[in-house]
Amino acid sequence: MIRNEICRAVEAAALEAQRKGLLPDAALPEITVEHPPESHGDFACAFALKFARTARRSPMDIARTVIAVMQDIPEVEKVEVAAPGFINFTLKGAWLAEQVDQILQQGESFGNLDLGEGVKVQLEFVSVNPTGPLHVGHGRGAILGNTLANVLRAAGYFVEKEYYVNDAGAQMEAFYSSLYVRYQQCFGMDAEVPEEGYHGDYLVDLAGQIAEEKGDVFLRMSLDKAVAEIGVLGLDKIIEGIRGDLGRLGVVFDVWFSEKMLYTGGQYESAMNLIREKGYVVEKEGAVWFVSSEMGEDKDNVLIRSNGTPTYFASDVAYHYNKFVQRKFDRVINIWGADHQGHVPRMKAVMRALDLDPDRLQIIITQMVTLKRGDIEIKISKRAGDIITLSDLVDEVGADACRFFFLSRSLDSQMDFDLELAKKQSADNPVYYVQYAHARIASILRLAQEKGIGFQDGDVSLLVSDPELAYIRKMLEFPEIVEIVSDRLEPHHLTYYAQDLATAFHSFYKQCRVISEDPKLTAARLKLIQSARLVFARTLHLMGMNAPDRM
RNA sequence: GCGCCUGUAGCUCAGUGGAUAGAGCGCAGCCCUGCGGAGGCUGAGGUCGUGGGUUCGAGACCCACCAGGCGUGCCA
Repeated sequence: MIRNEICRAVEAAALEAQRKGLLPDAALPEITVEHPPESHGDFACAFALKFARTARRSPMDIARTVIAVMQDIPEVEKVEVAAPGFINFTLKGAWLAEQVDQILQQGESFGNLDLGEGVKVQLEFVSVNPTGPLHVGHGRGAILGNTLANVLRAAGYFVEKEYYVNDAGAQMEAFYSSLYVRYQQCFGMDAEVPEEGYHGDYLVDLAGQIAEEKGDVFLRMSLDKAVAEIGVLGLDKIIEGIRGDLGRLGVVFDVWFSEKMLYTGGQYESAMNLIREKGYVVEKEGAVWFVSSEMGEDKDNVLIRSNGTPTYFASDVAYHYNKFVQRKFDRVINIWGADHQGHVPRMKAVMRALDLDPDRLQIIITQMVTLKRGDIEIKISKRAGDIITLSDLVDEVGADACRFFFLSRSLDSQMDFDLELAKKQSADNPVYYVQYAHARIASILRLAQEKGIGFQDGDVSLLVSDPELAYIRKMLEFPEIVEIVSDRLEPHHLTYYAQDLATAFHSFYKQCRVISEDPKLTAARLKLIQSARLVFARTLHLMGMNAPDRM
């Protein structure tokens, strides 16, 4: 990237100045460049400001000294020093124009980076208990995880997307019994869902389906057997439902990992034995504990309850043992909701207990989504029964708008999802603004094709006007966005970039007619449009969105 | 009580120590005899929660406080 080239040039110049004795021989600060406010060029470096203190020289003086010995950068038109000590770089228009050909040549690989160097990353997300349909809050994690996977792959990582199916434990038992009760009710029996069970209407529907398909067979067997068998059926249907809901949003997993397998596959024993041998396991108060307090945690955590059943936490120890030790992922990213935030330090302690570098496990916490209809907040709880499912949301708002909306806020911000507002705004939703730009481009390209205008030999050096170059500059930010999103794991930058890109395009479109009386300029601009289409498509596709040719 | 997250324009939100703090929506205007007006352009609108501190420089970093959300040893 040109950006890195400028950093290297500044660094080389600073070292050269030191070698010549023009600057003090002190350690240089980290050299970075950023995009300055407009009218200050394309890139700005604040190196001189940062170095002023250690160098005991004025920033302006340092900046002037550095640029005096700096080698020419072929892509750069001019280098200037500006108060209070910035070094500003302006790119050559001709070089910018050439980038259109470069982008076209790179095609779908434009923006791909090799930051990942093939590092094996597992991205685990959603992983909702299969006790009911996904609700609105789960959509955020789903879209986020899927988008991060897309971006990390573009950045050169090997990424596997995984859904951890919590198909073991007490929650599932409650689900199975609740389902059986609903099934009994289908046959007019006087049974009641236990208080700690699942009361949602979806279980009534599910039980009804099963009753219809299987008749009353489960009434003619022992209670234990009936609950177990109807449970398996119900679980499968719920998982299929979840898979379908995610599919509507284009979220597809590579692996569906069963919690039960940790117990039947011996991984639970292996992991427990390992941490027991290392002395991190004690028995007290009738339960088995992980002594995380010895690792700087403020409290210990129960692995096996006094009734003999393992906790979710124990499963997670085994699960992460499996991820790192058995499946040998270099890096694991888990996306959890804010309600699991207290679990993070425990898992970091587990990493240390397993002799693994805690930094290899990254846990992204997304803040809560609250759902509203106007001013009325809707409580989201499966057990309470009053839920707006993710599927309902997609029905009302549309898949692309859901994706864009979920991505458009930083992970750390809570989010009010107002259904009325989302619907009312849908015509002015930024998603349409961005997609419209793509459709507009497609329309122009269609017209060119109808008119039989070829532009393979278009000369991009004819692209010299401000709106043209401004748009090219914006396209060239795309690889930077891929880098930022993959480094910081912050997909929301994509939505802002997409809007900026659309603004730059619409502005260009207003000022520059593409298909005109001038055949050479027409060909050059058609090339620009072609590259523009590519960058829009790349950006939208990273977000899992459609890039429509018509709207 | 303690831990994590948040507080920036009327509203929803960007801004990981640098230049005059930005965008969308809303508001006040302007622009259609040209490729898609789901568009372009201009303007009004800010004690960046409060108070200290660090720094040449703080919306950003540190401390305290205020407000909201989430969590806090046998739920997940």
